[in-house]
Amino acid sequence: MTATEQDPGTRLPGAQCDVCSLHGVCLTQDLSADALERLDSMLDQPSPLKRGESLITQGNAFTSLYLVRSGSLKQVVRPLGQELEHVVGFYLPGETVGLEGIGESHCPASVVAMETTFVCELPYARLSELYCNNPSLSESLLHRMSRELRGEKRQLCLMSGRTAEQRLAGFLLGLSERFQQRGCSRYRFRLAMSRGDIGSHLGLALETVSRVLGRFQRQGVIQIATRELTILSLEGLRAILEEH
Amino acid sequence: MTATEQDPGTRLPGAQCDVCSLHGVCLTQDLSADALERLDSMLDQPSPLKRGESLITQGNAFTSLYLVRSGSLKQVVRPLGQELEHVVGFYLPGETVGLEGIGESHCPASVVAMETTFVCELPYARLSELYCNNPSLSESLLHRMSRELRGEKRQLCLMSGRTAEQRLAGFLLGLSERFQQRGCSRYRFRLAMSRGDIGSHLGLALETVSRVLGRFQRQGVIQIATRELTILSLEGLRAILEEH
DNA sequence: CGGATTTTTGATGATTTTCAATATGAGTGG
DNA sequence: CCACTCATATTGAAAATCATCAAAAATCCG
Repeated sequence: MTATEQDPGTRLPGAQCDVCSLHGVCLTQDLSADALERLDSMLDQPSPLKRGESLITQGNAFTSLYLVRSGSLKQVVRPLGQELEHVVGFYLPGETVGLEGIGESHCPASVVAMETTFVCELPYARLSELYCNNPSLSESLLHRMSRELRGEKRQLCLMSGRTAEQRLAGFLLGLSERFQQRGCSRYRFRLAMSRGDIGSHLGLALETVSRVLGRFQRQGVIQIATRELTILSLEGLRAILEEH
Repeated sequence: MTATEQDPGTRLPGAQCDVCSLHGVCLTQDLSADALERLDSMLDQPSPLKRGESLITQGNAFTSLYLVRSGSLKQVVRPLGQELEHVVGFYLPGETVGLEGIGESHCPASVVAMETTFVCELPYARLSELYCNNPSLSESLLHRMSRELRGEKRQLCLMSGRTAEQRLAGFLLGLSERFQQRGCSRYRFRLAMSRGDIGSHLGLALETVSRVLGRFQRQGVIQIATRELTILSLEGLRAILEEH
């Protein structure tokens, strides 16, 4: 069903989670039938974002969580009194966007589409009414947040005391795993983010990212044509990650 | 060995949150009177941890959250197939320990006391029963996790594309703010963590930490005698953080 | 097809790590 | 309470990784 982008009024009644292919990896995955039905009915489906458009803008009022349907986004923070932006995370289909705004009046980070992206919108006010009666929903949310927390700790490890090669290897392995969980190939996928985005995320200069990817290719562990990546040796990447 | 198993006999009936000086910064802060009473009654008070003892051991079963009463702890991750440990966080009184284990069977990280430390133990099984009837409790938990998430993103920014001086400045400013929130001086406090811990947390060699702290002292923004820190110029630290 | 963005590649330099030695501090037992 | 020992912290010199600057090549998009 192609939503008419000019007309935000035409939206389906709910998101029809039960027939959504992402149901198994989405926030909705472990909900009771009752909770799922209620959650579904409160999901909005805004028109798709184009590359570069913001889903969330840092400093704006926090109102909603978002579930990624297709496409991908990056989360970006501009620290106080700083010119430069830092990429602090990427979101793939099935992932929950906006958790770091819960309990805050304003969004602490921006979230920007890296390609054409569809999301479901989940107004937080409705949600918090709902989980009064649905412990399974608040548990699901807690689990999501806990998982994101683990992801951040993992990222911190990756950036602490590791070489550029180890960081890139860890990054690619992480992406590979996430794609696999979503039913995509873990060996072959498109990087929606630029070298600059990757560098910012890993604490490296974009030139370093480019050079290390080139080195990986020459070593035969990956093949990469601009943003089309093929992992030739998962083991090779793991070895690099665990080097020394 | 976990001190929580040592002396289960001597425990008060509940933690008496209502008279606890940390009530205003603890998980308990925004609970309804009813929820607070119930939560209080399910808190255990294990015997204190001595410096170096583990509250949580990576890989062990996840069973409880902990609320820090006094002292401080560090969270440590040993990535798969790696010798080296990474410090991914520090916990001060009033903070909630163990959130990243929610929804997991095993703890993804260890948490170790950096000095003599008292905690309240909150068995997660009891907790999850409770928040079926107490939405205010699940909201409090969500807010805590969201806050920790924001802290991690902040940490990622600090480690991405910043000099050693900026990282240290940001680290000290963050600590200062947290001490102030706990009613301590924001200008004068004791660093419970070693130079090595700080370095691991910031992605720096311990020698670099030592050198930069020395530089800060010579510049007159701090005064530091081993672990006794005095911030002479908050503005100076902020200027360093935002440099360039 | 053409302009703009992104990526690659090279040369240089600076920050930070590493190695090593010393100094200081904390904890322990006599 | 002091001496002793282990852990932690400081400081120096050398090496290495990575950032920066600069320019060319490739890719994307309308």
